[in-house]
Amino acid sequence: MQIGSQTLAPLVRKLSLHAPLSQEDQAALLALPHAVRNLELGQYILREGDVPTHSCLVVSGFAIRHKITGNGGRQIVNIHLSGDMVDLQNSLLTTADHNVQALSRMSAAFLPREAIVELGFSRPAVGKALWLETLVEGSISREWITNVGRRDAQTRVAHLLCEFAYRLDAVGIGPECNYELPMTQEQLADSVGLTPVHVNRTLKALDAAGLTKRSRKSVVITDLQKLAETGDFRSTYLHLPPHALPKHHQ
Amino acid sequence: MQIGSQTLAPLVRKLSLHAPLSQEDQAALLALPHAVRNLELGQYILREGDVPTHSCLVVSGFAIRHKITGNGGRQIVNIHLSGDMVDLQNSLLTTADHNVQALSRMSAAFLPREAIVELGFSRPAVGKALWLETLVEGSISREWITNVGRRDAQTRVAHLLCEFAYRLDAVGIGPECNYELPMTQEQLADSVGLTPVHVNRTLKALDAAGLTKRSRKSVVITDLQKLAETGDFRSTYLHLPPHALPKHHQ
DNA sequence: CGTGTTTTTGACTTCAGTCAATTAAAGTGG
DNA sequence: CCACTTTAATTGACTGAAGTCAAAAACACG
Repeated sequence: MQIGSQTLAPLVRKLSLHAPLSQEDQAALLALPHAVRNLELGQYILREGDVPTHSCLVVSGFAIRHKITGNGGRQIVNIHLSGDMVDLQNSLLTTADHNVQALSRMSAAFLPREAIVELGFSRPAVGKALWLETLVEGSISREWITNVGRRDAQTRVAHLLCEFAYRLDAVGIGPECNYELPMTQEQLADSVGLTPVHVNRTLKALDAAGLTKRSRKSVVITDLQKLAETGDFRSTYLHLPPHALPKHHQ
Repeated sequence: MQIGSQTLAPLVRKLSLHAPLSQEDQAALLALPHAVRNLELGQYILREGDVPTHSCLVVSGFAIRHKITGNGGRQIVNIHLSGDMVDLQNSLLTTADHNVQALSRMSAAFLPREAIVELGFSRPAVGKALWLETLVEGSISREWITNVGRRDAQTRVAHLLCEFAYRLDAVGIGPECNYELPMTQEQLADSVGLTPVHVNRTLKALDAAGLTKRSRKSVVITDLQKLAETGDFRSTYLHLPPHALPKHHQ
């Protein structure tokens, strides 16, 4: 258990995105008690039915949240990047209603729930920032419902790829609009409610159209502008501060 | 603008569901400044792009939140019952990324956003209750993603109907497991990502199987137990307190 | 190098969408 | 209370996007 290191810097970075935090607020965040763990690809951070005591911050790498349906289908409901608090969702709920799993090798910081909640209420600026994070996540969820419910395969996949581009850019990963996505086609499929086979064909089409370039287990976006058109993507729902947006997309 | 009436009672009821609120907290909630408005069926409460200044509490009736895709499709991303705060979602976000519309004639209370936020931080119990509401909504959104992304038509529709049953029961509307749902088939379709025509056929099938009984613009659930099986429905994700669940489903 | 993923491809199936016409309410105004 | 309009539900025939199955190819890694 560490106190006061710089491990939590990505959290401060993320929370300051919308409204600046005072030095004291930042210090208080960095001083949160936490334990860092390195997780292997595929390792579960939380399983449906668990009663979590800690929230988890993604320090590096990727994590997904997913649900399993009665007939064995899997639906990924969220993907978390560096700086994301994966488990604020469960911070006040007793029983986890979904699974959280490492999408890659990753490093995560585990923070006791009460410490976070306490800090949120003792420092309103921090509390608001945390709340805002939750709200943005809700917004993303709504967009995902729309994506999966009302868009065709091509559009869906393109949309997801765009979301990634913007979110990765916002946390400062990846050069310009040329991003790499370390997801298998099966995982992409589970994110957009399609089969892996169909995702494969869809990616091939995007590739042929010159919007992406693929290699194994990853996708590179070559033309974000056109991809956004194809994907019916407008970034408003991400509620990113203006300066964080890729330039050519104001 | 009223102060201190009983109009906000449904809010207190809802927020007390998980953890009891002290008399003072309840009084503070009831004392929130607010304006009551009666809305016609179909009237917009908020449009995408608006910058809201007030949050809206559903006093009676139903409201929906929906998004419109580039090709004109509509996806309903949430349905709100009496006692729901429709717009906490936007309370800290500047620009609304979706529409809110009255599903029926309804009565709504509009509360200034700052008043709510302030109260949330000055009274941690209230703040936690509000936060919890937000989290439960997030949980429902995740289930919707799953529903739309990984379940077939029959299951999807059955699942939605079950969710209604439980949520209506939790706020004390409707006798036992015999509920009426004032939604058109088109609205149902937009909630589960299907076409109205297919929803019609699906409802017909559920009817034939003896799980529901339909009349115009409404559905009555006759066998909640079986409907839950058909709909791959387990109520955990609603995070309802135990006592609020229909008995036969513990 | 062999073993296990992940990706790719092709042939075939199916669930849900589309189109279009019909029926049944629910209002509405005279 | 009745014609008249409108909105919602229903039905049937046909289409099509995405799923299924199964096998082959391409990597990644020990």
